[in-house]
Amino acid sequence: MARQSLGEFEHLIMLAIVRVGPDAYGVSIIEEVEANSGRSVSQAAAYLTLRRLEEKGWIKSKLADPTPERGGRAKRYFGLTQAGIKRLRESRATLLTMWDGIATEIDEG
Amino acid sequence: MARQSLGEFEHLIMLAIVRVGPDAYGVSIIEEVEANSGRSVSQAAAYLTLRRLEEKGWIKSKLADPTPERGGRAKRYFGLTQAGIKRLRESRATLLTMWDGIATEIDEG
DNA sequence: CTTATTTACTCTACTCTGTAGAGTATTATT
DNA sequence: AATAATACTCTACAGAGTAGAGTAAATAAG
Repeated sequence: MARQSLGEFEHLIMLAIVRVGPDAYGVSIIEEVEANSGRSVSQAAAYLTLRRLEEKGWIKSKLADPTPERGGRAKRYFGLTQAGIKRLRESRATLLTMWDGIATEIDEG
Repeated sequence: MARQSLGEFEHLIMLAIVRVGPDAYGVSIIEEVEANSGRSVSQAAAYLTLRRLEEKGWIKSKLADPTPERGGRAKRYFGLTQAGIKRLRESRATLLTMWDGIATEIDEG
């Protein structure tokens, strides 16, 4: 592809990582997206998207140590890369520009 | 799919239709997206996306009469449906919610 | 009128993104 | 040893993004 696209779901996943902060791992990211978008998110969709975003170089991850709780498996923590932040900023800027001046039209249906 | 996704490009195309208004047809829509996003848009991508959006019921179209100019073929004019406006509003609301509070973080990279 | 030019749109083909169902791995508890 | 809880993976397929090349229909030029 000439220019890699940032899908709506990928966008939400990336924003969730920023919002959750240092504790951003699979489950907490899913919960953040669900809480803010009102949609349900399957684990498969989330983890696959996380892997793809990492392959594109927009996020990075690190496997941590297990935690001492029942089922406390090792978690993989995620964070944005500089390239990811740049891409997110671009996408946001374009949408804000396009929305500008027509918000009323859209909001009033 | 449980819930149809609205891709980034689809989103831009729909917004361009609103922005251009009554004269929204293939070429003017492409120009509007290019002018506001800074990216180039191929005709194939635009027309295929327009067709897909219409199949999903988010936009509607009408073939008009030819205009009296060289190459003035009949144009197909596009407009949003109520469902399209609703979907656009939802997507915008979710993104604004997610961006809320982290705009600074994103903007400062 | 036949060819060229312009504008608008379509076909085909392929990669990337979105999604879920089911399964695996690793940890603590009973 | 069996059970339960948490975190993550595999497989498969439909939907979205993209471009190269082609078609269609209009006016203009010769």
